[in-house]
Amino acid sequence: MAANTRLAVAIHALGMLSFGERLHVTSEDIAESVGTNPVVVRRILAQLTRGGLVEVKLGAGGGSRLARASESITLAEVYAALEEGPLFQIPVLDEAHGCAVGRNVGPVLTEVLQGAEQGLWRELQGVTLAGVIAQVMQRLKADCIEEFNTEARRHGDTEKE
Amino acid sequence: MAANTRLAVAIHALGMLSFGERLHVTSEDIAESVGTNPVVVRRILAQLTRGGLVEVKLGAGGGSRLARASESITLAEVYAALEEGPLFQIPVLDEAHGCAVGRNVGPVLTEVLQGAEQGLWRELQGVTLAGVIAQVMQRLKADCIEEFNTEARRHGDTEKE
DNA sequence: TAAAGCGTAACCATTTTGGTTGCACTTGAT
DNA sequence: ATCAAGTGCAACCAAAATGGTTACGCTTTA
Repeated sequence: MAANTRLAVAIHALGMLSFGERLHVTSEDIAESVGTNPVVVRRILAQLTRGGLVEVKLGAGGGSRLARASESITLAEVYAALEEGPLFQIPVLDEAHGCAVGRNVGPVLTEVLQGAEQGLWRELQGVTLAGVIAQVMQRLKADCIEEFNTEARRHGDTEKE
Repeated sequence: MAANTRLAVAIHALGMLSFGERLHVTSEDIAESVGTNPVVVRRILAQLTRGGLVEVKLGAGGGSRLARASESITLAEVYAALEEGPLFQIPVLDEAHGCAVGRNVGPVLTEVLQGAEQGLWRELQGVTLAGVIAQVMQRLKADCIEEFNTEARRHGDTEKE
């Protein structure tokens, strides 16, 4: 399987930058929130910077912030900035395969697997960073309401007693 | 990122089984064609068997063959049989996150990343094993025509001389 | 009974992934 | 000017994943 947490970390980081609006968020803040090491965060942030999604300010009082509006950043761009290799690979066939059929399998397989990966890209392209944040906010609101309700219920109980 | 050749090997193997029609193809044959070790092939074939895509006959003269028509086998089923884990993971957050926002990021991220992976599944679902084979055949035919043409051209040249 | 197969466990080398330390460099504050 | 707070980057490490290989037991055919 392949389990890569880098995309999740990247989105989480960008989310924090978006929350921080125009502030400069440090890699240490992000690292703490995401539960990892500042260097790991900076490695990812460096790639996002190269990808034009993030601006970094050096020195004291420095940190990162979004280079563009969160509405204009799709997860596909985030994933692209990470420069992950192809999800699937075909085993390298040593020499000119003896079998005429075998010689044609490779190219077709490449095409098919790239097509599959394309489906993933399409999906990532349909989600913006702002969209992700909106989902988080919605959940947060739901949480608050739930908490409020249980609180209210408790009050009701005590009142009845 | 991760580069996994298992899906390609599986499809390649199934392709050979489909070509072999009702014959029993040995893991060694497949291994040779795909350029790997028989045990590697058998490991994958075992999973495909568990997934109901392949039937294996033990003993001398044994080997594998398709359990179902290649038209009814989608690449999604093949991929599912391989039981690969999730493509993306979110980093494990140690304890109940202090920040109320942070507590909601995890679930949303999971949802988003699963959605992305869903796009890949959708794509794999749209391709059947028979479809892959058809593509290989088409390429093969194109190859033959090309070869025929160069051959014909050479004849033409010699005739002109 | 022997040879041909598969299934599976065990081990190994290589690569990937993430964590960590260390250090140079930049920047703001005093 | 100096110091503290930052980033960038290289180097190294440990753990896990991946694929290759050997070995051995079991089944089946000849």
